[in-house]
Amino acid sequence: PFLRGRKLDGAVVRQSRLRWPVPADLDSLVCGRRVRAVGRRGKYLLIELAEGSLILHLGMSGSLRVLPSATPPGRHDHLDLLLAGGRCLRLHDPRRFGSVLWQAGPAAAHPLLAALGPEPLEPGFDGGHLHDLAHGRRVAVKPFLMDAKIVVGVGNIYANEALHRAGIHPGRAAGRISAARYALLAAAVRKVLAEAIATGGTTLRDYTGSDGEPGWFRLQLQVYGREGAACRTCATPLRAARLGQRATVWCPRCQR
DNA sequence: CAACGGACCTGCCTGC
DNA sequence: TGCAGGCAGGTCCGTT
Repeated sequence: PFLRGRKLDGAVVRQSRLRWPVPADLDSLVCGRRVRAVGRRGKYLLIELAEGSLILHLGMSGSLRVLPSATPPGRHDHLDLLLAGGRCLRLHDPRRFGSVLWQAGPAAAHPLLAALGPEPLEPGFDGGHLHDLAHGRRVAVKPFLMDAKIVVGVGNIYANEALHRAGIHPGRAAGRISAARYALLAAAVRKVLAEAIATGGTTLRDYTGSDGEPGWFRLQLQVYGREGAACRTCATPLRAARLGQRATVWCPRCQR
């Protein structure tokens, strides 16, 4: 809401080597243009200007803050979008897995957004969708669920949690799960995400919301980060392994 | 086509 | 105390 309707006076790029190079002419691209709308698609943030769009991704470690433009930049403060009136939107990203891209015209035309699956909290995502796309797939269901072409927004933590709630083993082949169980999984994904959003997200170390407050969903995690501990449902020790290079935790009794 | 590993980075923790 | 190694919230891309 802070950005909508505001005019940009330009951009200051201090580090252009993010996941992809920040456009060299970003300053002139945004200068003098007004923010028409701010949106989101998957984990991409969309700042729609007249005649073009900024597409931002925070990666694993990125954050945005509104500050007076005169605030001295700290380490890893890679970029400022200058707002008319003396403030700026500052991107901080220690790991530099984030990105800042420009798309002429509407953001939806960008190739990175074109092939994304449905939003998990909107119509178009349900058990039937998952069951259809899983047909014939031998990939494990957890990486399948984390594939943005299948559904966006399900990262490692929430994939682990949703599979536990749905009683599905994370290593089960995606194509060997019934439509009924996919209906349970889709419902679990929606529920986990809705609850996490309601509690401000999952703070592991330093994540905070835009209000500076941590999120409290960590207190409700059933499996993520609990390997070896007792399943909160059946007390069986939780097991862990790496699946698709990601930490995976499950209950060998509750999840089949 | 599907599946997999590698790549992009820094910071923090553990264990030697 | 220092240092190497492994791991972390993401996700694209090239190679099999």
